[in-house]
Amino acid sequence: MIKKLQPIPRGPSEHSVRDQIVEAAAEYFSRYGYEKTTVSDLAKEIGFSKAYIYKFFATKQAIGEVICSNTLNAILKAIDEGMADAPTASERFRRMFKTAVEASTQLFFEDRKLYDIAASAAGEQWQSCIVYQNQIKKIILQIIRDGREAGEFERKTPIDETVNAIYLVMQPYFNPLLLQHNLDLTEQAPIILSSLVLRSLAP
Amino acid sequence: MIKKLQPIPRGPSEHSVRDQIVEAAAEYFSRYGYEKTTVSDLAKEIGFSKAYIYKFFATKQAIGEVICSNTLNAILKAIDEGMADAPTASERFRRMFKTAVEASTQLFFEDRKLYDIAASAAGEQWQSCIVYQNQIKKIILQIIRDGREAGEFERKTPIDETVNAIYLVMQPYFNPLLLQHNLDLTEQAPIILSSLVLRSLAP
DNA sequence: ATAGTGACTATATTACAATATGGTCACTAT
DNA sequence: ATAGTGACCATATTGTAATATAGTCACTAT
Repeated sequence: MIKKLQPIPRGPSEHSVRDQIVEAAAEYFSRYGYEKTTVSDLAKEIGFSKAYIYKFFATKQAIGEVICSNTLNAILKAIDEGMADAPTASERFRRMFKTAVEASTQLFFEDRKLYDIAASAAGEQWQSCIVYQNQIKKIILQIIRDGREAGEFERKTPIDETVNAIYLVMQPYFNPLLLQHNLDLTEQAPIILSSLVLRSLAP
Repeated sequence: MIKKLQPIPRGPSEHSVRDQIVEAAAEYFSRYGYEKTTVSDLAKEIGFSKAYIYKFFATKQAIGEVICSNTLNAILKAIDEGMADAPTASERFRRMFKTAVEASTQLFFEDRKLYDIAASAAGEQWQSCIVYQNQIKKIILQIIRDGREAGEFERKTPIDETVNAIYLVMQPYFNPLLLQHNLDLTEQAPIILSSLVLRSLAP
């Protein structure tokens, strides 16, 4: 069954030229930004014509998606590592929130160009962002489940509602589009919001 | 543009010409938007020269502040009325959140031009927005106090932290700058977030 | 002193032509 | 069939000259 929402990938997904394009894009997007990089720039960099690039990617955005996806995956990895050895579900939640915000903020300050891609990706609802969002929700769900099983968290509220509500609370701090407006809060907010969320989860 | 933290009001605060300016601004800003309205337009409307307007307002933004302030006060009034006859603190909180979001969303859809002023005001931290923010916090504080006194809410958490955390949870839905990105959530979010907040307040 | 303004400046905005860019396609070479 | 491209088009972006605007000030009239 073909899902219409997901754009049909163009060209072979395993191909050295495809990799070269992605590699060049990673460098150019990070150095000059997504908007300022032209498809011709990438073509020149890898020594092929612009038309050939379109044998592998249907649009420039599709190239951006790959870069964005890689960037967001790096954040997810940081989150996973940040939670790794937390003793309780509560502590895992605190660390998850803290690390997520830290990783996003760091991206903002240290690789601003890539951050901007993520921001426009979020604004235009790119596939890569939807995937990221679902991954975050999955992490929240797992923490809640663990906490409920361990008797740390209440079990009355429907678990989907809990997950969605917590996601909404966190969103302003790792949705790149919203984070911009909350940079002055990235220290305090995750702490006091984690506490609020954990109070709401108390049995 | 230079922005003084507390701008010194210019000219007499009670003056028929001042009122005329505000009246004209309310009409023009609402009809054509803040940016598209020129100070000369307002001058022509009230039949005086542009220079005379600057006897009453130091900058165009100062005129915008008054309009913005009136708009936000109307929202505050709607919130107050929405909460009026709620039987419990919990219910007051739910209604407060719901009404705040409804009033803001309505402004967005029905008086888009004024909404845009509020949005840029929020982005540039105009005085009128800081006042609004403090009023909201005051309302939250009062609800928490009432709820604690009535035994509805827990009393351990420092009340300032509680207020700040709840404010942060609500912010994305009535800060005009953030609301734009959350318009698809204005139905669901206040409900499930109210529930989360109330769970966090449980004794 | 009070009410009010024309004329001015420095900056912001617009209008629009020139250029650049995303994307396509028929085509060649192997 | 596979690998690759030059030439092309419609739209987006940019450079820039002309215009408009926010804000000031010395001034007049009362």
